[in-house]
Amino acid sequence: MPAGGTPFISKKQAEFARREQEILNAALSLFEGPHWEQVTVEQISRKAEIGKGTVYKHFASKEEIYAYITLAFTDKLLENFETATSSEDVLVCLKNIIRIAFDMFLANPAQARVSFYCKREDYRNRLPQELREQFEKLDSRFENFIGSILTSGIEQGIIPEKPVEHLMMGLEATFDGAISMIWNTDVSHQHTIDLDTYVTIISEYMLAGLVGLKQSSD
Amino acid sequence: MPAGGTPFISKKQAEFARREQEILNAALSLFEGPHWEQVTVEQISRKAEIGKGTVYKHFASKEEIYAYITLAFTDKLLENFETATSSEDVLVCLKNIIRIAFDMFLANPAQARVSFYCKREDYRNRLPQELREQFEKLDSRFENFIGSILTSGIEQGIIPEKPVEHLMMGLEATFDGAISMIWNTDVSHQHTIDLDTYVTIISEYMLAGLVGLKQSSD
DNA sequence: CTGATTTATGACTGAAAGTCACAAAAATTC
DNA sequence: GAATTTTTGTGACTTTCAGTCATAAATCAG
Repeated sequence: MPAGGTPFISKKQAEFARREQEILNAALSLFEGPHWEQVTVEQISRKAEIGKGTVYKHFASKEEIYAYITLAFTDKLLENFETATSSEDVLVCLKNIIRIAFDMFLANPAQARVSFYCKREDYRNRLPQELREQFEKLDSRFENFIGSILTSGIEQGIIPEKPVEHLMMGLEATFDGAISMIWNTDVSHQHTIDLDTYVTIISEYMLAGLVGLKQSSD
Repeated sequence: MPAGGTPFISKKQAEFARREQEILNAALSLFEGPHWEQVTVEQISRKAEIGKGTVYKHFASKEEIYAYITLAFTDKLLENFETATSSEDVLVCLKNIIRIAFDMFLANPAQARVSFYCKREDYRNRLPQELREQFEKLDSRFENFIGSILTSGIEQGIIPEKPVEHLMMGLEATFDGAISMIWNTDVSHQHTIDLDTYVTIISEYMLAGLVGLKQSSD
């Protein structure tokens, strides 16, 4: 019965929650490296200065650790997106959003890599239902957000009148593909251009593909 | 000393080569399933009706099996591409190529999935040098092929005058992203459209992005 | 047919995910 | 504040799987 100055969360519970965050931070710091999938739970536990078994008191599996990292990262991403819709111009808005997305993915490679891993269907099927639902909720938040921008672009006659889901697919595919390419092949080495140029090119390409689609071709 | 009717390859060597193909076929048939990364070397050996150790007489590691599957598949893909360049119209050519690529990736999910896995830089670094070089050779064959089509498109004034590498990046990114999306989320379930429609949309988007790029924006 | 060489094999090793019986600490009761 | 119950922490243990290797089986040479 919490009363007076006592908070609803006991000291112990707070401690427990803090440790959870410590595990996630330890994991993230290890995932920075190039072979993040090789990182073991034991390494994470050592980094967090706890026993391996304790990790499993917080997360039912290694993959749940991935899930929590991804959920937090995607949430932050969406938050940042919402600050980018100040402009009236739909294309400027989209350009800003694309920029923010690339910036966040490149500035937080560990989170971003894990987030990518968490897109895979087989991964999601392995997850307990509750987490799967959280992913679905976040996905639809994302779709609604981009969808509303595209819709207003169509209303303003800037974007061809196609189903927003279709428009969104192209954007998402190009973005995901570009990010994969950045990670899989060291862009600057493979293509002899720097990352910033690459991002600009892809961003232009994404918008060109969107705007340039013919008004219902057949 | 091979002489008379005796071929250079002895019966034994032929047998050995045949078995190699059997291993690859066994692996591929197991990779058809949804959890292809979970397939074990022992399962492959059982499917090929040989001992596990024998697999390692042919391939130094499980990842080398992936490599040989990918090299064969990519080679066939390029071969098919070359049949699609009959048309004079560059955009028709590209449309055909995109179609072929999607068709082959969707008709051969096992090969395609493995090929995707083999794009990852960390994977390639683990490979012995000889195989890595084979991958690089195939990559540049691919780039040259698409590059030459884009170049003639620029000459014909159909495609904006940008470095072909830049143009190629957008195409590749969108294609890879689309394929990933098809695998990661069951497209027909997620987006309530069928695969064929999806492929058409993405194909249109790819070409629109290519053609629609402004002539050096800044 | 005998001995040499090549090829095939599955028991073994090592590494890592996940479990669990028990230890340590904290909370509760008297 | 001692005794008891509950919660939390732990590393030794189990399982699974990639990769190794000593040995068996097959093939070949003379």
